[in-house]
Amino acid sequence: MSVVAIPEKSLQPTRLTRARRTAIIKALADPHRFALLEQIAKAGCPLGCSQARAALPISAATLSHHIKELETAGLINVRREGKFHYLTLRPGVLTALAAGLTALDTGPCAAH
Amino acid sequence: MSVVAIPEKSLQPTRLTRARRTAIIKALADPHRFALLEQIAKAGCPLGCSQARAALPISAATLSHHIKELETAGLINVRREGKFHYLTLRPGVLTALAAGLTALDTGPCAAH
DNA sequence: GAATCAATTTGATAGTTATCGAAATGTCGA
DNA sequence: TCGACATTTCGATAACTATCAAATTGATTC
Repeated sequence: MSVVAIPEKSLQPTRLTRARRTAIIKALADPHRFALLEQIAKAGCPLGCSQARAALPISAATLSHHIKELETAGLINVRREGKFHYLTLRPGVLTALAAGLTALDTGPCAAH
Repeated sequence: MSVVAIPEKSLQPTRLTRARRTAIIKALADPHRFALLEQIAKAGCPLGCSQARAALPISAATLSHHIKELETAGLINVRREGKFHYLTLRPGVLTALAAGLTALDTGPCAAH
């Protein structure tokens, strides 16, 4: 991918920069990655990698890759606890994105 | 790309299928495509291709490609009027997607 | 320390796609 | 009909990325 780092920042759903928004949408654009995100969300929360592994039809290497993508995009946090890693959603990110999308969709456009 | 057709359907923000959601997110994931969508939204509405052309640093061929992607994903309508084509947002689509994203982000997850 | 298990990194590969120039199609006015 | 203009299609190319097997790193237990 690319992207420098995750601005480990304030939790208020502020505004997303263009670059960050693009990174997030790209991260969401892969079906396996989206499914993983759904699993994390559904899990109450901290989801172990092994559980993630069981939920997706991909190899450990590929899962690791996707986790990194989601983390880099700032969509999840990864708590590394010894041998195990736990995944959680970063709250507010999806909501911020959603707000931006909805804003585009509000306007006096009579389709067609 | 892929995708069969645009279910020219009811305008209520119903539910998106997985496949459709993926198609939409993929369409949004390209910066030029997103910028085009923003232009359309900002334009009051029907945006001529030439205006789009002027707003983006890409060739006509590439613009045509992106328009088709957005249309195939069901994000825009294209009204073809003789020599000119006019682009409008399909209302409700972005909102439906946003609703799905927000739903993921609501839950008892104390990040970290 | 050795064995074991979890996760990551390292190649390598196959599939996808954004991009353009050039050619084609389609529309309109002279 | 011809030329000018808008848009699309074609063909080719470069960049990106999802994927895996194999090797590696790191932590835990014996």
